[in-house]
Amino acid sequence: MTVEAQVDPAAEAWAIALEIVFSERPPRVPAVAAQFDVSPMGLKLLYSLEPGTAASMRRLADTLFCDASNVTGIVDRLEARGLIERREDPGDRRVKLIALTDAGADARAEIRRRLHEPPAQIAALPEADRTALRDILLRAVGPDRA
Amino acid sequence: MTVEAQVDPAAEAWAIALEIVFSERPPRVPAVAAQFDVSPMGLKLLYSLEPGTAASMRRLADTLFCDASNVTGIVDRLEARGLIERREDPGDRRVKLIALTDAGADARAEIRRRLHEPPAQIAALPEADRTALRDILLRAVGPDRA
DNA sequence: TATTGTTATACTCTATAACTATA
DNA sequence: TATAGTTATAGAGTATAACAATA
Repeated sequence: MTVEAQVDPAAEAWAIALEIVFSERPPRVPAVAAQFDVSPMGLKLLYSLEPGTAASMRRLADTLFCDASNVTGIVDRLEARGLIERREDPGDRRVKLIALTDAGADARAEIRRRLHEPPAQIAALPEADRTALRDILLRAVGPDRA
Repeated sequence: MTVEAQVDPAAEAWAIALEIVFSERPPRVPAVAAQFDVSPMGLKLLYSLEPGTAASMRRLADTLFCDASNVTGIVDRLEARGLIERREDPGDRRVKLIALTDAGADARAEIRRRLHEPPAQIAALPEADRTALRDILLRAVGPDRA
């Protein structure tokens, strides 16, 4: 798979990043999902949900960009695995709040560690390039997201 | 979604890149797949198959990292859409070679353009950062992949 | 009336295993 | 015997629509 010349250096950069992602064997996200015996969407939910916080099903549907009816099934399976729990919202009895269990928080930490592992090509870059890459991406998301 | 401090700057960089990908609304790959009315795997097949070349079903299964039985269905649907065609391999009558049609090559070019579009946070970086990002990633994949 | 979450349903995608045809 | 591709089948994931409870 080769990358065509691009006018915008950012497009060329993103093309190379995609090539790196597509070249991983096995593909990262399905592999980590299988490792923890959760679906890709279940993995994204665990990845996103912060320990010590709780989110409504509706908000999870927005985060996962999927239909609310689907969140029921995703949460059902993660709850059956003991990774999350449903709680009542004292302020609105329609709402169910989802929170990580202790086991879920442990799983989340390991999931994040695995997904943050840079691919071999990135990890092999010299120190100067790796720090420059980090600094550029930090500027891209802004100082508040660091 | 915040990013924890990482020891390795490359891991920190990859975490931010993942945050950028996860923050895209709608998620890029499903959105582009829907735009062309193909499955995510069909999209990856079109993305990968180079115009003027042909690949066996077996090789496509390796590229897509899925079971060979699944390739039959993926190829069936893309063929029905007129984007690819099955050809016979003169050297081995068991093998079927898959190649892009003209329409498929057009779709591929547009698919690649759409998938290579950098996310807003990357596109908004100053010129110096965008070229530095490209140069670092070019070094990561090596001069032969440019 | 509108919203949250659930259920019922149908459709797509996927892997496993068995099969055919070639090698 | 082994390999390429297909078919049969079942399981998992998804969206749409209809529903109950609550606001």
